[in-house]
Amino acid sequence: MVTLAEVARHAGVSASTVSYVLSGKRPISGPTRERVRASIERLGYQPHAGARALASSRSRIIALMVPLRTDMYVPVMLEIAVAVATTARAHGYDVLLLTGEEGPPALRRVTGSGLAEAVILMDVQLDDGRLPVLRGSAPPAVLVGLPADPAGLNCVDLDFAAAGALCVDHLAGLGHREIAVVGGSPGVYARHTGFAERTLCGLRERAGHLGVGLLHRPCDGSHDAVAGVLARILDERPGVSAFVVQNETAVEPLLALLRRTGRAVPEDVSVVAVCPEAVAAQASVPLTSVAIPAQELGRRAVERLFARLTDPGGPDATGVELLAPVLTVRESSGPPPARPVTGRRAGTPSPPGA
Amino acid sequence: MVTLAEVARHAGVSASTVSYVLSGKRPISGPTRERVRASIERLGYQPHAGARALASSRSRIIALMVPLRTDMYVPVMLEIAVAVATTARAHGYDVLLLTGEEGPPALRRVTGSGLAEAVILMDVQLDDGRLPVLRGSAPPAVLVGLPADPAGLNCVDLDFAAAGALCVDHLAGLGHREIAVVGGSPGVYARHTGFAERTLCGLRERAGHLGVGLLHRPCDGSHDAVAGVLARILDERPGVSAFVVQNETAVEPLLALLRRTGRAVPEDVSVVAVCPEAVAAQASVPLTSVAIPAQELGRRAVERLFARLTDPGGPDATGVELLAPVLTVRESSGPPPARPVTGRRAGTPSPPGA
DNA sequence: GGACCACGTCGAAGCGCTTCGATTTCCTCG
DNA sequence: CGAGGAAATCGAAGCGCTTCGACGTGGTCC
Repeated sequence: MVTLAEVARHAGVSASTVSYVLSGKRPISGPTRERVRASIERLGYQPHAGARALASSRSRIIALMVPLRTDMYVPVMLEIAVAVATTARAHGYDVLLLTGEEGPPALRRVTGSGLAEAVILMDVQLDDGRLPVLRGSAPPAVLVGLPADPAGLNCVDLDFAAAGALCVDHLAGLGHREIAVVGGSPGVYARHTGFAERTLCGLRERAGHLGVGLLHRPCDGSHDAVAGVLARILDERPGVSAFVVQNETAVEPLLALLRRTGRAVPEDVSVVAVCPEAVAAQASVPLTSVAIPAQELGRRAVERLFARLTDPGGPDATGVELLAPVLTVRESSGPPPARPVTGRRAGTPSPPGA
Repeated sequence: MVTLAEVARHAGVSASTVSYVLSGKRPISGPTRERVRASIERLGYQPHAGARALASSRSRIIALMVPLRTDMYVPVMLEIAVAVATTARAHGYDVLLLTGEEGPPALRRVTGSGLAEAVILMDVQLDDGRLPVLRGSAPPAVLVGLPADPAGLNCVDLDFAAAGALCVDHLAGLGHREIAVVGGSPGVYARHTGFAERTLCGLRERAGHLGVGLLHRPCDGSHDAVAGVLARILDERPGVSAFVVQNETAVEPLLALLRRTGRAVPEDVSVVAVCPEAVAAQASVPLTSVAIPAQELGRRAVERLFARLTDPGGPDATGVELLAPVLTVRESSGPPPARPVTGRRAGTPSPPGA
């Protein structure tokens, strides 16, 4: 391994000079700088990360805690993670991957040992167990998500409440009076995952305002689960003419089931999703949807983190940033039918023979 | 920040004694050990990662390079990544997240700077640009995937060729004589991604042996793309009675389309998938499938890496490990119909009005 | 023309840890 | 009963880097 000292010797200067060429923290004359650069290149020198971290007490690493669970939003999670890594690299930082499983101790470990300078947390729950470690500003942190009490925390998220409201606005504007919400898996609600609850609040609040009926059902992503939930919804509220879906994996099953039971989208029922653009655009009926801007979330999280690392008093150094939701109208939403569709209309394939 | 020296002072011993208590590399008497442990606890001491890495020249970090692309197998990738992180932690290591985007320089950077001791690569292509950096054993590395020439490399993967053969065996055993393969997106093949090509080889080879017709078509995951591919397949080879799908996102669209065109699964056509268990089990028709053991792959990759770090001459320290594929029969495969189904049989919903 | 000030460079002192003798103490054995 | 050795501990020398004060050197100012 090539060391700073060897580069210095090769270039005929002192070690500190090489260091200053690298960091630019003191002026070095043009010729010297070039000579040093040449030696670095020539010897293939790479500064030792550990030594650097020790001497400067900055590791140039941030930790990213991703949920271990796989019951929700997997592609979104990966997309955020990749965006975080990419953005961090652009700032000269690397990213350490932590699984949610390890919980608060992992945060203490990586920050307490100086391994990571700061952390980004995903999949934040309303009353997250990791929050106490972060309150105040023990280790600098940014949450992707919004807990119940964000005081003293730095958070970025999509404004899911506004997203919910937007969906209701859109559908109510088209004339729908009864809306059903197909939510994430029950576990998501049981854990009080922020985004799910907030969407629901937004939906309910706006529906209440507009006098629109709203029925919410959590739902697993399996075809059978969707079938069950759909049947129950149609049974309880035959007047439902629109669905809001907040569950990527339930989208296709729902569309398939509606089709199979003779309900045309959007002529008979409208469907609006809260999901990534890619999912909405690729669905069997291109979906009117509120996008989940995964990449943007990852990017902003890192940027807020660096804003805070550089200037702890700056505007982005604390507080909550909610990205405004955008609803894109595609082909899955339209006015409700003149007369509600109450039952099946077209044939289905004959049941499997034995 | 609490240092080793402070712990030593607090416990009334020398710094080296504390270090030996921590590492266990020299015997320390019971009482002393306890006293030191108490001081560590009391002061909340955490060893400084950088200092440790510098002194021992071991960072206790491995790098994981995940593909940036999102055109394929996203949930599988995340699952592997999480398994890698979890397994590495069990060995006392942390995981650095690298995106494929940075390519070979990133590998040089993290290993050359001593940041990571070793690397794990995902999404390996047959002639991967990152391989030259790894040949021989410059930095210890394990690939999840299999390049064209694995000489001198350490690889783990599902035996996709065997998986392909297994699918053909199963279908041919049921009596099918014409099989269509719905593959990954065209980009996957254009990049010569190992697993896709290997599956295809396995399929072709076995089909050739058994005298079964095989038609392969790459396919994007969007509903429209699947519709196009399906139409072309049925047009070219009306005799096709079975499909092998190696594309998670194409599974539901395919099932929906078959249903819509009046082809019952498995009565009229059989479908076999190469995909994660969860996808197969949750599909609208539970799929006969060859599982992609994402977790197992991540786990084995890390274990091989540590085998190599501990004993460079050991059995797992080099070479290729291919996991045997397992085909699980579910409800989507059965004997072909007595007479081939050549066209649509049942009605579809009327086309959308303007 | 001597005092002063950048500018560019060097030397040395750590950063917090590991690790290798060296040292001390206490047994054990012939 | 003294030599030899094992067990337990200490001290010091780095690991490779950053950073601070010091030190020439040349130009500028009155």
